[in-house]
Amino acid sequence: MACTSANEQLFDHLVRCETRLYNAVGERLKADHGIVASQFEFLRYLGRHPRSRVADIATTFAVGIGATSKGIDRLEARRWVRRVPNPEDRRSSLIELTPAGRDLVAAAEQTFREQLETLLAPAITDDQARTLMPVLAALRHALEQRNIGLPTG
Amino acid sequence: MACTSANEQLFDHLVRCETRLYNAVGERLKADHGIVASQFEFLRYLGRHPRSRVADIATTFAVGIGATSKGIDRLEARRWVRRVPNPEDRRSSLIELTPAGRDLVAAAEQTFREQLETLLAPAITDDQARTLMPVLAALRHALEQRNIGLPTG
DNA sequence: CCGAAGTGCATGCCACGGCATACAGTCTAG
DNA sequence: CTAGACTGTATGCCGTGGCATGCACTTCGG
Repeated sequence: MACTSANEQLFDHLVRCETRLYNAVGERLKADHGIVASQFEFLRYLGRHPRSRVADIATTFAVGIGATSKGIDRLEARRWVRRVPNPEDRRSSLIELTPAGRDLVAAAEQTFREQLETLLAPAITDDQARTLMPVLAALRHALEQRNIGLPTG
Repeated sequence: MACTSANEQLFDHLVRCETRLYNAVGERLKADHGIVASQFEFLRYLGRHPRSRVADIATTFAVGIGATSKGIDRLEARRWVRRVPNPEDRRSSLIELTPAGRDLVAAAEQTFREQLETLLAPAITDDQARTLMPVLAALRHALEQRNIGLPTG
């Protein structure tokens, strides 16, 4: 009974790797740009998916709608994003980066890439990375397909 | 510049997989046992590493000391763990499961295994899992070795 | 058209983690 | 032995996310 199944080991490794990487990236982003990791992810997403709705962001990152709405509030307060009315559905807004937001994302993405390189290069070989990629992509796809792990709100 | 490097993709996949799995596992643990995922992780760790100190738990899970101390407070309030004086260093305590805690862990681990199986079986083949394991283990080891991603407090 | 059901989002309350600080206990130089 | 540095933990304040709720708008059945 004290044995640890393959699934459990997989889960543990996955969670520990993610936690430390996410912490380390966030630490750097906060130091260099004054944003936390989740804000960076929102901004980066908006750079790549202009005119998104709150719900789109929420499902992408598997966080609740409320939390996402408040996250956007904070970015809006800092003038990095703007809510514009959605002509196709007046219940929602479309979120877009401001010019200042665009500048920030560009700079932060640079920092992000450097930090990732610093973190991963000594920790994992290119071969290992190539091995990892398709499996994680498939896992991610399967989880998203089945709507697994989406918070309520 | 809009290109996404291999490192970035890896990071994204890793973070999304972890978030959704962790959410889904936590959801189930909360529903069946009234504990959140982080509490489960603490309890399970204590089952496997009796007489641990707060700092041991903190570094294992890459959370701050303060947060860990408060997490143990909550478990202690529910009578699942106990702080016993550390004879070798009176600044710290050793944390151990109570009998009730032991029972809870056993039941929760059962739920955890079932849920993991439910989540992973349709999402990833055994071959893929076998591929993933050593790479994630190596990555985790490298990150821990270099003390990456440990919060301040 | 109209009302009821459904959908998208904002907001309030609470739990939890980060960080700074405080303090007790330990270690080290002399 | 002892002063000062150090270490391990607890605690307070704050930011952030979850969940429940409320409201505006949309859609659907008639």
